[in-house]
Amino acid sequence: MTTPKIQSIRGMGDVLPVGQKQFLYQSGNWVWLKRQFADWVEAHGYRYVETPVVEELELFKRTSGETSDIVGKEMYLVRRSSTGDEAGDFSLALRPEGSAGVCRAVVEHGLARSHAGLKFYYIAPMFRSERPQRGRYRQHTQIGIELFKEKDAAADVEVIAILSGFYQRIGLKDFVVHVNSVGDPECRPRYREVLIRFLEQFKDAMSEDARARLYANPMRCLDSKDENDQRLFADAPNMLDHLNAECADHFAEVKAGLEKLGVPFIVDPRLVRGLDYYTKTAFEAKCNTLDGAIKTIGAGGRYDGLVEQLGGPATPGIGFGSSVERTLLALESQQIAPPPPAPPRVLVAYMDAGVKYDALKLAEDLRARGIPTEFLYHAKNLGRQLKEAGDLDVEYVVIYGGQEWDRGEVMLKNFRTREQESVRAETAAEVVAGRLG
RNA sequence: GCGGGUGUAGCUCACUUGGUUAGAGCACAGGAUUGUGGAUCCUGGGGCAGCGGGUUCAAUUCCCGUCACCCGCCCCA
Repeated sequence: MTTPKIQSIRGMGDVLPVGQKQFLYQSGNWVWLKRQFADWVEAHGYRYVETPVVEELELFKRTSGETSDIVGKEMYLVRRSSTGDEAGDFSLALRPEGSAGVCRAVVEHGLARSHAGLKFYYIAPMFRSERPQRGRYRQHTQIGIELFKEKDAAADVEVIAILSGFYQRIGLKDFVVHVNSVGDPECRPRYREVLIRFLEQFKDAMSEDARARLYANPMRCLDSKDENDQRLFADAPNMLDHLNAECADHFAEVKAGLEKLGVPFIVDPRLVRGLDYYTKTAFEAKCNTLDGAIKTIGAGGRYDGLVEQLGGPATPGIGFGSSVERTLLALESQQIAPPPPAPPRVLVAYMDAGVKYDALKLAEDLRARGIPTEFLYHAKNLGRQLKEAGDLDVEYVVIYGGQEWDRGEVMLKNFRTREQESVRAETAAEVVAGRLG
């Protein structure tokens, strides 16, 4: 009789404090990165949101666009069933990205009408059913922000500055934000027609992939990886040359603002996002110490029509999502290691089981004072505990038991200098706290 | 979703041209050690050789399938 082992699902890994060789899966790195992000965006007035992992499939169809690859072939479908059996159709999905759910919540709770200055951030898992690879996982975690009810270009500038500033703050170098404007519902369709007319002349010469996108999503033809396509499309018309006055002004202000703030960016007229909902500003942060497609560690843009598309009032919005995994890979590629968690500074030891709980009580007292303290649950002898103290590299060991305990005292041992002193048991916590400063 | 590579103990790796009971180092646990240090020595737990099938007297070894991971493509964060 053997019990079959159950493995984690393909493309979904465990993040653990021990036992993971890869930097990417070491939980200390995750805790640090998430805290850095939360601190950073909270300083900008963003507040934490949490929306469900599962949503109506229709939500993502409506927001990402039926023609997008996300909806077309990467959606993680979930069977609709209240009983857990196989009843129900696949009309639910695990969220592939963060914006749709937040927008849904904004509409559902009427937030766009009732509140000003809607600034949200999330740290949440996203799902796409793609073949896993380095930097591409079926479950990946995104840190992201969403800002609503603000159409001023200063919002675009600040959002991009937040993304760029975050990477800077965690020590990342050699990254740059690619910025583009993808127009609005007024000028983009006009550009689309111009572009299709241009592309049609190469209809027979272009790659099969490009041909398939020609009418469905012609802008995606321009970022074809095919060399021949790149040659053919070299003189393709740019969106930037076809922006209407409003979009052009907006983009000009965004660029000027980014320059003023010293955000490293380059204008990339070929930048096209995989999601259909973006308007005006679109951007991607790329790290040059990563390879190929996973260079993009964070991306976002403006989505002024999204809330309305979900049945809410016309509400401008802008945001970004950044991959925790790719950001960690980027840090690793630059040999940047987050600071380790605070190590224990004190070990409370005991010489016999009779004083074990007196020792544990002191340990708790020290911890309550903010001093990281270790305690061994089943130590048999003092030598073993001191060995452990050495392994942990603590600064002090407090020893319970023996003659000192009989006098109502405990031994306080400076583990660095090996000096020992006996102190009244009831003052031990205070004395240790004083010694540690 | 397509193509390629790799799977032996928790980790790093051996051996076996197909042949006794698959080994070592590290790690882990116990002891030497009932009041004082990172050492040393001893002992121990651990493996259906990823999983399933085939060929064979005999498979961890050869073949097929499958699963997982890694790499490339598509695409994305």
